[in-house]
Amino acid sequence: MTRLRFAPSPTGALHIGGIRTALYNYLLARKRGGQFILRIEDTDQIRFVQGAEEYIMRALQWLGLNPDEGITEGGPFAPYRQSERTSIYQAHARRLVDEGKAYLAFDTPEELDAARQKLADQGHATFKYDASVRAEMNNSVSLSTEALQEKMASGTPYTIRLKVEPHKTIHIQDKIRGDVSFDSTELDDKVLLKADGFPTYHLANVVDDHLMEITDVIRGEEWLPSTAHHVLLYRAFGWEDTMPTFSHLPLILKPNGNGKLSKRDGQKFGVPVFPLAWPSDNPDENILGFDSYGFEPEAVINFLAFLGWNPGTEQEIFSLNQLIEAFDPERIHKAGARFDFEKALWFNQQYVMHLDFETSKDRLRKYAEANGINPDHESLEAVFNLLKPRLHVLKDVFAQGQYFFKDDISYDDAEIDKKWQPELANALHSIADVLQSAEPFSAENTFTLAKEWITTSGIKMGAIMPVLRAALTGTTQGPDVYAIAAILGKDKAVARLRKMADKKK
RNA sequence: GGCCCCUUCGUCUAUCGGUUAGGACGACAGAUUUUCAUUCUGUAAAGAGGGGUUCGACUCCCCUAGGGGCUGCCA
Repeated sequence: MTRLRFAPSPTGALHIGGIRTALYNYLLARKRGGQFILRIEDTDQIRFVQGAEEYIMRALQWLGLNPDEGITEGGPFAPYRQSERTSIYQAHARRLVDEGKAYLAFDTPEELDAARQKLADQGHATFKYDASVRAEMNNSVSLSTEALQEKMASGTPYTIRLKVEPHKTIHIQDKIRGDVSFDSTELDDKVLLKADGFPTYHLANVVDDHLMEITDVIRGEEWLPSTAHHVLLYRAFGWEDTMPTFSHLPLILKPNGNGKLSKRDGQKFGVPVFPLAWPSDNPDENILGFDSYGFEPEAVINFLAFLGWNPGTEQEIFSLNQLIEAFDPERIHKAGARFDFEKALWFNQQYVMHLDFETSKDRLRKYAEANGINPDHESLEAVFNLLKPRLHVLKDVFAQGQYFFKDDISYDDAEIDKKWQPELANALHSIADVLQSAEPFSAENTFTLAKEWITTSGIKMGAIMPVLRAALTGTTQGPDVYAIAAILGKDKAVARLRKMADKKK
């Protein structure tokens, strides 16, 4: 049975790097008919952010990546929130201490900082708490039995550190990168249990993956270096035979390719990096999401799936179900992929083109209201259908088509004046007269009548058409003039033609 | 600094020793559209550098360079 987990830390909004990790876990779980588990790794009391947990769940739901087990779904391995499992980690850490595989360390954060600072000042390599300094530090290995008992009796806070044996080569069989090896001499004695009784990532992660019977770990490349420690932990616990497989995903890079994408990059580059908005009164912390930009969740999924993976065919548009079908973890790329917003827009456009009015109606009404437009306007559907092929994101309908909904349209006079010629004023009135008699007032009908008049008048199409459009919309570009006229209706269309004629005369 | 990972068009990528190195985004040009967008057609655009291995390397190995990650009682 395949069991995969997505294990985010609730330290804020989750950006698309995390979402892609969730997606790949989800895809593999579904592909193999296994379970997809959401585990909340809230072991850092200081960085915990109120609402982050809820945000993560809403984001996954918006994207359709619904977990089989998790803090709201429950499941056979509950609880799924690590802060509710501290006694489990403490017992496991204790066990390692009893077996001599870990030890108590009394060094204070200040002392460790001082040690690090000292070496840094000397320009030496960074301080590493390992076998070479273990005996000089303040821990249960170096202390005499009496001193140790005294510390314990006085309740001196301590951490529990993994005792890493030097001069061993640790091999990791990464599914994406193949054999990766580390020399344990390079590894430090990682803190397993913090002084506040909470576990570090390393302990909690290994214990939970084992207890929750996780079969495959798919996570970001930033975890590759510490995987050696994780392997050591599996060994220390005697769990090596059921250790999960590891796949370390390439990172998603900033739009300029300069380092891994981070939360601040949304503001920095003016692109969304979060799935959902996370509003804040503080403008610096007000987070926009792909949802605020008007993206379709399916498009976000499709786009993210292709950042680091591809099916090997030339098909690029995939529904979530098609992705499950096509997904092959063997085809995950090794190198980091730059976040390209242009391509994200293109993916979204592909989805917008196939949207239909009925299923988009609620969102359309919401966007209309946001633009000060009556959500019950009779032309909503006609405008939607007319403008659909010209949109990158659905919400642009109203920015592009505001002239359908507002009577006092704004005129782009700079552009219009380039096209204007005085004799066109009379022409506009004449065309208005002609259209006045169009029955029905359809795009076909108005086209035929207007064209007939224009041809006989001798005015060049190229001269009159831009002005016609400008009269109706205030701009010199947009969809077919007669289609616009039909949606506006006879009264408005004719009135706008006359208004332009008088305005420019 | 140390350790680890990575390196094909500007970007995302295909290629799993023998290809005119393919596709997509973007760019540019043309067709359609009286405009813009859509759609269609086309053009430019790549194997970081140097050594090997091999009859033959983008593909395998080594070195160099460049990029990235980690180096916390963060995850």
